[in-house]
Amino acid sequence: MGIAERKLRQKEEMKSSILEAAWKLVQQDGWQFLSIRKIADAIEYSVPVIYYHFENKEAILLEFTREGFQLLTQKVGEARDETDQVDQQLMRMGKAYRDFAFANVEYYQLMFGLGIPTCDMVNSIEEVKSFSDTLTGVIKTAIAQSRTPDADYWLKFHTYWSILHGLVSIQMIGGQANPDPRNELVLQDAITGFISTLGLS
Amino acid sequence: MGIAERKLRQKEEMKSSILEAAWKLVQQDGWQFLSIRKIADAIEYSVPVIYYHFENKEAILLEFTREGFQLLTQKVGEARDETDQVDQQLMRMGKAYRDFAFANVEYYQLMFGLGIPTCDMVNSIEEVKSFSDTLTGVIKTAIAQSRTPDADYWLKFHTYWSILHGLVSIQMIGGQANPDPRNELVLQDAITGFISTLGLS
DNA sequence: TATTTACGTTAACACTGTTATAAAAAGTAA
DNA sequence: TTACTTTTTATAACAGTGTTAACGTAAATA
Repeated sequence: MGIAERKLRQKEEMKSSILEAAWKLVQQDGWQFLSIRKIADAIEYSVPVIYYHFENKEAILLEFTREGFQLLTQKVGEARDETDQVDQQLMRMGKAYRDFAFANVEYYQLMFGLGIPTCDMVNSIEEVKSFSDTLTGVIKTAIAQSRTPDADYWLKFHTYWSILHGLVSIQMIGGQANPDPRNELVLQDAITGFISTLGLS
Repeated sequence: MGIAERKLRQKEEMKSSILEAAWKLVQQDGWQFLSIRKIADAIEYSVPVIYYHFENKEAILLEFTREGFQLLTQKVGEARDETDQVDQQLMRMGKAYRDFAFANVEYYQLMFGLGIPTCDMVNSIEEVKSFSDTLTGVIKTAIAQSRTPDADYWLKFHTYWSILHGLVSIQMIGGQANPDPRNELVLQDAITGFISTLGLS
């Protein structure tokens, strides 16, 4: 009874070919110009086939949001593992976050610009939770080593993430064409400030 | 020769009636559901009339972006004038920024979400420059009073704005329904960290 | 009064996401 | 192989979008 398996495999292939074509189009024209019809054209199938494999356009975007957070989590995790000093970890993770955003502008724009992650959405996407956990883990360690081990990790986590996202956002509207070299200092500056409020001894 | 003046006045009235209708629709349904046809319906004119007064939809959105930045600048300026202590100013301006964002979610979403202010756009919008100047003014004063009066004000300005925008953004995706009361602490925490890096004596 | 300019409308173009309907293909059972 | 059922695919449409060309009509000018 390998037929069912083959069918499942073919279905999976179709799904990923849709995503592949969509990704190509996004890289060419940006999210704003991605349409179901263009995807259908690219894979040389009719439009309803897309809807046979995905509930709607949002579901396709969600898939990329997942991918984005997965990649981001990976990059941040690698940065964390480069050192054992928790303050260094926070700095390197911040830089990894920024590097990810600018190396994958399309991903980042979708994850925070178009996807508009609502409250329940964030909680329901596994990959987002996984990312949160990665940051929170380091924050917790930092707080435990600090002079204020009773500090609220939720608060510090939100502060940290906010700073990173803010930096990326503001730098992105500054034009991705010629990024100001001082942006590196802005990042260091902001994270240094954050670390100082942690009271690491 | 009051005819030309009356015509200009009528043109201006039509323009503001378009904006008024658009704003009503946005408050009802959100930016995503604003359409030229709905505006035309609301003002009881045909569609091309909109295009007679505005180059395109983006021009209408730009008008609101301007309004938004104008209001934001005003609110932040008022907060600045509440105190003479520059560190207090930075804190109050930050809170005013946050308050503006949540009291005018539609504005803020347009200003940073949909409008997608590109580099040249930011530089060309007078209201944005005015806002930048307000923040930069306080930052410059703060630096002058600090132990490092040669610090780069551009850098500090960007850091400050990034922190504020990041806080607002991350808090907004957390759901505007029931804002976590700890968000107040997150804000204080982040700005405190920023102020500490300024080295105010 | 004739003519030009400004304003407004109708109707269309070229798109968009989405789906109802129907046909074809593939698998299952007799 | 034939009849039937399920899974895929396609055509064509619906309802909406931003935008504009073509064409009137009303107002101001000469």
